[in-house]
Amino acid sequence: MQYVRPKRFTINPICFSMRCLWDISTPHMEGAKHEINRKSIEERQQMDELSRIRHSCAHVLATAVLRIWPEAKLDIGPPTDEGFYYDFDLEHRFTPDDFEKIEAEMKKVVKENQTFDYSEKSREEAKEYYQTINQPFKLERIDDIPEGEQITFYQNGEFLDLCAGPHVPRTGNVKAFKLLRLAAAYYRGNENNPQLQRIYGTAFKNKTQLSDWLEKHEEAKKRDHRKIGREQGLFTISPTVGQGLILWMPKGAIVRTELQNFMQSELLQRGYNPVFTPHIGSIDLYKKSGHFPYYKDSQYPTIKADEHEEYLLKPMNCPHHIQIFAAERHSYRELPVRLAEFGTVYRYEQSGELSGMTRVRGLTQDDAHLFCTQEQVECEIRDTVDLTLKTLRTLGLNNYRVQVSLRDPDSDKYTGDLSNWNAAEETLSRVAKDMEIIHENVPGEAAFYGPKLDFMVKDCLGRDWQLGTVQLDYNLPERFDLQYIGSDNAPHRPVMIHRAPFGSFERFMGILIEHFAGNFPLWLAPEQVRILPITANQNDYGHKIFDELKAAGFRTSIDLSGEKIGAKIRSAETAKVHTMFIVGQKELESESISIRIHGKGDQGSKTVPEAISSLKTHISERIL
RNA sequence: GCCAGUGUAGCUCAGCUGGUAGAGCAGCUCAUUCGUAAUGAGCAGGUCACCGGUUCGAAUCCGGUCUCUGGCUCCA
Repeated sequence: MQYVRPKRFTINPICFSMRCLWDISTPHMEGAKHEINRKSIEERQQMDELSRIRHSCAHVLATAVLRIWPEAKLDIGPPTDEGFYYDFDLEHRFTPDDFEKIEAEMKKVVKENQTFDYSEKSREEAKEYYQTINQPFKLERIDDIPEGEQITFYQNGEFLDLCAGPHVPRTGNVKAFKLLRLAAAYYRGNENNPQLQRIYGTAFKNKTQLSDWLEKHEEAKKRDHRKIGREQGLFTISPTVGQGLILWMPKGAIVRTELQNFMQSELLQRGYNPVFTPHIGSIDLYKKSGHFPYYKDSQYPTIKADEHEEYLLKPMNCPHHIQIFAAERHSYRELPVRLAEFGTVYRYEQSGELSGMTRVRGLTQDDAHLFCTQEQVECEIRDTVDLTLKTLRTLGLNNYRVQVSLRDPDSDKYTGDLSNWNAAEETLSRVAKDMEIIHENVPGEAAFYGPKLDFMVKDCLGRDWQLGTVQLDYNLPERFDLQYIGSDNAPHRPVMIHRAPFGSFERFMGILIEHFAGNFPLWLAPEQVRILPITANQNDYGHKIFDELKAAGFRTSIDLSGEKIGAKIRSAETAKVHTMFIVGQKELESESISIRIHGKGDQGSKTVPEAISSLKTHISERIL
C-alpha cells in the first residue's frame, strides 16, 4: 500500500506564465459533487489579482536583495497558494535578522512606484544578456522555454527579469507584504543539484487582509495536533523510544479504538474477512513482491536471523495477505475475497520528514486487499470509494480533494505491462467520473504496481496529506502467480485492490485532532460525561448518577475536589470534556441533572433517564 | 539526508554586556461548601537538552552531538 505526501506547492518551474500556473493551482474542491465548483469563477478572478500582486512582490523582493547583495544569483520567484517565494544563490547566509533590512529595501522599491514594463528578446539576446550579467540559473532557464515560444521579460526600475507575467502595473500596487521564513530548496527540485536559499513571503491587496491572514495563521497554530495532543494527553513521542514512533496515551487510545470499531463494523457489513499477520516477513517475500528494491532506501535495517534467514520489519501488509489468499484454492464463486487487517507497518522515513502524527516511522493502516475477477473490479472499486467517502462524511471531513495518481510515462520505476496499466488507469478514471467525484489526474504519483485514487486533506497549516486510498493492482497477482478456478474449470488471474479508508490511524488521528481542534464529538470523546457536584453535600447523589452512567457504558468521571463550581466547570471545559452534569441541592431534590455542553454552555435540566437516552442517541448516530 | 532556526520546572515564558535561576498555570497540603470558565494560604518542583572547550567563574561565549520547528528532497 503506497502512502504519499505530494509536494506542497506544485509549481512546474518551466511554467513561467500565469496561464500555466492556472492549470496547476486550481482551487480545491469543497466536496464530492461537480456542481459545487460553480462559485469558484469569482474566486478565481480574485485569486488571479492576488497572484499578480504576489508575483510582483516576488520581483520586488529580488530587486531589494540585488540592491543589498548585487552578487546574488537568481533562480525563479513564482506566486504560491499562500504567498510567493524567490530562490537565490548567495555566499551570504540569510538569517531572519536580514528580513528587516530586506523588507525596508522592498518598501523603498514600492515607494518608488516603478512600472512593470513588458519586453521581448530573441533567444540569443536573452542568453547574451544573462551571460553578460552572470546569472547562470536564468541562463539555463531560457533553455526550458520551448522553441517558437516568445521569450518575455518584465522590468521594474533597474531590475529586468525573465518572466511571462502578468504583473500589477506598478510596484506601488504591492501594498501589504511580509517575509515569512527561510528555507533551502534544491535547484530544479533535484537533490543532486546545489541548494538555493529560498525566501518565502506573502502579500495581500491591503494591510487589513494581511493582518487578518497573519492572525488566522496564528489561530491555526493553536489547532496543531502536536500541541493539542500534548495538552489533552492524547499521544506522546519519546526520543528514548525513537523518533517518529507514536505512543498512544489512554485518551488517544480511546479515540483510536472508537475509530477502529466504526471501521470494523463497516467492514463486516461489507463482506470483509478480518485476518492477522506478523510484524516481520522474510526478505524473500519482499523480493518476490518487488517491494524490496523500491523500499530499500526507507527501511529499517534487515534482521539477520542466521546465515540464510533475513527478515524485514514489514513496510506493508500486501505480501502477507497475498500468502493468505494463496494458501487455499479459490473458485470464482468465492470471489471477491476481501482480507482486512489493522496492520502495523514500519518505514524508516528521513529524519527531516517526520512530523507529529502525520509523518511517522511506525503506522497502523486500516488495510485490506480484495481479490476479484476482472468483471468485479469496477463494482469493488465503487464500494471501496463509497466506504472512503462515508468515512470522511462521518467525521465531517468535507474539505478533501481527490487525486487520481497515474504513472509517469517517462519513468521506468513501474512494474507490469502497459496494457494492464492503461486498463487500470482507465478504470479508476471512469469510476471517479461515474461517481461524480471531482478529481485531478496527477502523473507520477502512482504506486509502482498500479494507479491510485487518493483522498487528500489539508492540515491546519495548509499542508496536504493523503488519507484514504484505493489502489488497483494487476501486478502483484502476476508476480505471485495467484489463481482462481473459473466457470470454465480453468485457472485465471485475479485482480487485486488495495485500500485504506483512513490511510493510517496515526495520520488520520493527527488530521482529526486539528479538524475538531481537540473537541471530539460525543462518540469519540475520551471523557464523555463529567459529574460536577456543587458542594460535597451532593457527592453521594453524584456518585449514584456516576454508577448509572458507568452501567450504561459511558466514559465518565466525577469531580470530588473541594473547588467552587465555577472552577470545576472551568477545569472540565479546559479538559474538553464533552458533557457536564451539574448537580446541586435543586437537582438532588428533583432527581435531575443540569446539563452543560463543552463550548455551548448551559443546556437546562433533565431527568437522568432522559439525559441518558439523549446521549445514547448522539452516540449511536455519531452526531458531530 | 540537506538548509536555517530552536532547546531554561509538567506547560507557557522571564533571565541586560559571563558572578552560580525566576514568574504564571498545572501538581501537592490545609482552610473554604460555594449554582454554569479561575476561593485563599502554604509547599514542592530545574545537572538551564547533552558532551567538551575558554574563563577565577558559563544558562549566558566557542566547538561538537541530539531533539524539536519551518522548508527542500524523498516516500511502497
